[in-house]
Amino acid sequence: MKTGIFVVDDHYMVIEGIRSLLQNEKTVDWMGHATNAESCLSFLKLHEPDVILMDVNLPDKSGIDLCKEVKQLYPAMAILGLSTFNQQAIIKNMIDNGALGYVLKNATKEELMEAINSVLKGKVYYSFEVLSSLRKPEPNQFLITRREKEVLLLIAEGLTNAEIAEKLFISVPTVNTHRKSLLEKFEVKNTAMLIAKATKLELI
Amino acid sequence: MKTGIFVVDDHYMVIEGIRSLLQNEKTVDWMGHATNAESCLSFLKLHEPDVILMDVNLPDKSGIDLCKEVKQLYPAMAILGLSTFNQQAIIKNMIDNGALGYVLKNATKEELMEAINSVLKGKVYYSFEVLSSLRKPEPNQFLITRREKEVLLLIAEGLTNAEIAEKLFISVPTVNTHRKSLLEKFEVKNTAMLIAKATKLELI
DNA sequence: TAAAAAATCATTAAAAAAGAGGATAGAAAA
DNA sequence: TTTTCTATCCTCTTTTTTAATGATTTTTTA
Repeated sequence: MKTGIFVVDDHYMVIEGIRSLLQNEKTVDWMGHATNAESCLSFLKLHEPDVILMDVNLPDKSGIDLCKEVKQLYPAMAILGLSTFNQQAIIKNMIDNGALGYVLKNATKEELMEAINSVLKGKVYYSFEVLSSLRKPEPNQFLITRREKEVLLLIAEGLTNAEIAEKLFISVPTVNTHRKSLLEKFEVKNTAMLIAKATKLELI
Repeated sequence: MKTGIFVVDDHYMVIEGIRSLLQNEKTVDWMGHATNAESCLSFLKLHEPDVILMDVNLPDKSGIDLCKEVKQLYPAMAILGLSTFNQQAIIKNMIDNGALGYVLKNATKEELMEAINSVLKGKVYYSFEVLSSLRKPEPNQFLITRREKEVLLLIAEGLTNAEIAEKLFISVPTVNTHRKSLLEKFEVKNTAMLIAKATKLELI
């Protein structure tokens, strides 16, 4: 039996690339593609692919949210995260939300097939590069707490400590404490560096 | 005569996608691809493609720098910028450095061929989406001066006004003035927002 | 359940940034 | 050539952030 593959990516060239890579694979049945989350969900109402290759960045919704939704509706479907970025935070998020694996867009045909076959068997798959970056000891920046992340986002939005305090119903000194631990964990010395680093790590 | 095409992109799936899109085009001769700036330059020592499709983000060097270098070495070569991002600043930068056009990675085969044929004739080509975003009135953020940009980068690196002043051989109040005009031009109210917005606009 | 981590609050003080105002000289553009 | 833009400098005030220390209460986790 052939494996039904469906691709969700907003870049036509990437879709075409995957299609081209897989077209001579006899075990693969190309079921189609979507360029956004909405049309992906519509497609799934009518068809049942075995594996979905899902970009992390979609125009209408983040791949992470879409992943969660699809998993809730169709728990049997295997989802492979797809991205240009090799970022621990995103990968973890994707896995936590039901993806069985993660492939980078510079993956070769062999890697891609290996990934598809792995997740079909219910096994987790990561690109080689992803694996090696996951093995690295986690930098502090990914250990920020939920509250710290909230504060971080509000700082990036330009709110002052007083405004953040009001918004989160906490006191200004508390906001300050979170702020300090953010600076520590990111190993930066001021807000400017904090935001620059956090943005680079796509936490914002 | 066929048009020699060469692609520089660090994502194998994109390369494969373009190859697949162009493989049935009789006027196109696929000359190969490179996944980084260095191997692109090596290739060009031995071959002479007519059109280079060049990703803006490369692992070893920015596409903008590579574009400049290639144009200096081989002025006759037509370069088409290639990117996922539709960002005025990048596009302008690419064009200023010798690219004849700019195509997004969600371009269709037709768009791609039109782009290739345009630049072959020496005409400038932009994706439809790029065009419409270029038509929008320029937000203030792209009107920042050279000095302001220097200051912006140093702020993002976490330097204080005093440190920036020392580095640029100017006084602290001057740094402050630049800082203030940055805040004004970006329409933000503090450093955090400034860095967040500037990073989003890929000015940093 | 005991230990660790997270979230909360407080005080005090120094450093830095932001805001308002004005001023000058040189370069570039209209 | 007049005007505009850029870069430079100034003062003064207020707001905000950063730093240093200490402490209490929930939550999580081993």
